[in-house]
Amino acid sequence: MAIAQHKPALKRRVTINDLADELGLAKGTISRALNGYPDISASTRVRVTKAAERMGYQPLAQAQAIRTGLARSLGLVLNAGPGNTHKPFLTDFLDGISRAVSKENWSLTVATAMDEADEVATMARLVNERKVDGFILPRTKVVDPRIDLLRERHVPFVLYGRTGDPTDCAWFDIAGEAAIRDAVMRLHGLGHRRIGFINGASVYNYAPLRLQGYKEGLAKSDLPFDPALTRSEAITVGQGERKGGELLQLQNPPTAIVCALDLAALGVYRAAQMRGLDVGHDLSVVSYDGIPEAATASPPLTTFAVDTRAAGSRLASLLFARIRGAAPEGLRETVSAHLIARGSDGPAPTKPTGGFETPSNKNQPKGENT
Amino acid sequence: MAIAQHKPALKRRVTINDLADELGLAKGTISRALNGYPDISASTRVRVTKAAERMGYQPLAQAQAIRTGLARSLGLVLNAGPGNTHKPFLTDFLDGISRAVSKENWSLTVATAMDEADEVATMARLVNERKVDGFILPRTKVVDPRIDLLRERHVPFVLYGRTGDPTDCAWFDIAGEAAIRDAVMRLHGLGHRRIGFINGASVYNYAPLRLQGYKEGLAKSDLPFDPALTRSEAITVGQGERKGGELLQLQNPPTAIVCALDLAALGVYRAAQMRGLDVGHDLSVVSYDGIPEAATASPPLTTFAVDTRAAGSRLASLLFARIRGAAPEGLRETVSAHLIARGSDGPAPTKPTGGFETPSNKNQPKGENT
DNA sequence: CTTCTTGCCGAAACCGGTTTCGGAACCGAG
DNA sequence: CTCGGTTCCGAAACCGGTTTCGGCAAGAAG
Repeated sequence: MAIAQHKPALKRRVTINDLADELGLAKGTISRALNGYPDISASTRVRVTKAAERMGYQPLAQAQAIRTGLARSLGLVLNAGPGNTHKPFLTDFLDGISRAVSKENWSLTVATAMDEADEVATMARLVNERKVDGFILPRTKVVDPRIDLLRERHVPFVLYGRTGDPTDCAWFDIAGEAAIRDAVMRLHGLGHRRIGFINGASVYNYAPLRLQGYKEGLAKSDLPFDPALTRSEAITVGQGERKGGELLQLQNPPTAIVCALDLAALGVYRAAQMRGLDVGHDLSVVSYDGIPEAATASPPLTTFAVDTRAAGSRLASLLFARIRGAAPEGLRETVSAHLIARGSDGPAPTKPTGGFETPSNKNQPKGENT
Repeated sequence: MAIAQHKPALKRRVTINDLADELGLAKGTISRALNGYPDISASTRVRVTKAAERMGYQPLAQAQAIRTGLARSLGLVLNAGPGNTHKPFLTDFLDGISRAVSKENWSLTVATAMDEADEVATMARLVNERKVDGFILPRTKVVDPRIDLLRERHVPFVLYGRTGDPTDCAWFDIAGEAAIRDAVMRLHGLGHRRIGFINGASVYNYAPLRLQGYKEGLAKSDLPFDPALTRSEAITVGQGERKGGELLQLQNPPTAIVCALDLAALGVYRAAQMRGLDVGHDLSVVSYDGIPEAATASPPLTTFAVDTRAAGSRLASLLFARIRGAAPEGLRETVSAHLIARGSDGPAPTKPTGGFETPSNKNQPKGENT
């Protein structure tokens, strides 16, 4: 055995030229064979693909990019500004996207921005540098400058959430309005007649939708809509606590509160506890999101959960389709959240919520993890 | 005013050739002028840079990449497997990295993996495709196969955390061992004599370090090390609750518990509450991480907080240096966590923790947000 | 047996940069 | 004036692919 030549680990990539030499073909021929051009005979095509497989050839994305203009990368810019820090689903979301992206041998480029203007600027930079072929836009707003930018520049994108003006927009969204509607109807079924609603930030597109869902639920339950029972702009525990407190100290407080966000619901827990109310008994709470803390809260929170990982995957798939030229109108999906019934809601208390009432049956009529 | 020619938005990128035409120079000259080659006269250099500025020229990263081999992108692969889902700092971490990266006009490529083998495979794919010039490795383990891969392939990388074999490794880390040591000494100063320790997962490099810090704190306080007072593998609330419960039901239970992770500390809260113990009074808890939930727990958790955003930025900077050829030995930083004293620790109870004791002074001798 | 297609592939230009090489112009020294 | 040495830039090769163009050969049509 000869002494091994050193530098074995520094194996050069196998290029298209290596393939061409190996097979005695022109490199253009190799390229066309691999890319499915019709002017290549079937036999040559298999010969090339087999050799490519055998030699472990993988085209260099950036070499392709300079000619084709495709960077083979999806873009995601996150708002990391103050108040946007709590993103319990980010890992799942990234994982969902990443899986879909890896499957196509693309990659995911992420950047962060401090505010709306910064988001737009960052996205512009990414498209100028051709680092990215399209964007996934999380947390859509009713009017969203990001969308204007991409529309104007003709950059493919897909929304996570809907928006005010759907022109040219593809999206994936969860029907939060239906969930909120169902939450109201569920509470009505449990005997509640005064049902409050605490919404999230109204700039986001989901907020008006969920309010509408709330109204729809009331209507289907033959309950009147009382503006005094609604609040909004509660996206943190603290804000939920404040708004919840406001509702609870009404002269005729609600016996149940629907929250548009789990975090706000956790705040309502606090507001209730401070007033000596037993959540799930004196006050019912149904919420939306399915954050992990909801399961370990006491009582465990009944909530409509969202499969964020799946959302990420679908968004990536839709964006691929968009990049490959599909019309946005055909790329719009809305799925529903699924109820996880736990311990935070129960039959309406017999007396109007207040100090002392009979220790009624401590709620049990629920399924678990529906 | 003439009618505007249409297709104004589809402005072509300005390329190096445009610059060359504009200035009447060869494109090679432009390139060398912009890249600081010494064989370009000062006057020409400023002429070129000014024109580049004026015309908004930005070199196309992938065109450069194919010749230079640099993709101008940093890689980060996240473990999204089961049990790794709770990453409260991910946004901050990404933001820290992203800022440093944007500043250099690079980008950040992130991918996810399901387990250790998948991580390595994903990283291998990213370097094969030359999508990435180096990696940031979060959550280092004592023996870490990711490091072996990158070492062997001579791919630059930097660790977030230290590791067993430091050969060729650059890193940024928080001195968790010092924090745990200080926690023990702080508790000793408050009069505690039996101080337990609940560690995290021992595969990670931080675990043995923090255990060592615990021992060091005991030694400096002239307290004996009692293995019966230590537990490990507690990285969730549930696990913290279990391990905490074990410690609390010892015949001679600790009056204070130091946790290597805030999540575990929150579990200890539960274990204590189930036994009717008042955290911060009957039982002191000091922890490490600084997760947001720690601030809103009751009592608010005294913990050593980590600036994850800054960590991300430093990691990126170190990686840049590494990619540009700096030796790894010079790229090793360790900073300390900072104490946020809150309400979960206080003077040792006068009687051995148990049922009824005097309602001693409800702790107040702490600073806030040190 | 020509001529016209058609199928299939080679050659070369191209994408937007970087890097090597060589030579023109200018310099001071002899 | 000649010569060797710098300074500075143009020309061209190169990186690893894609895409256009044109031509050869085989088969079909006349």
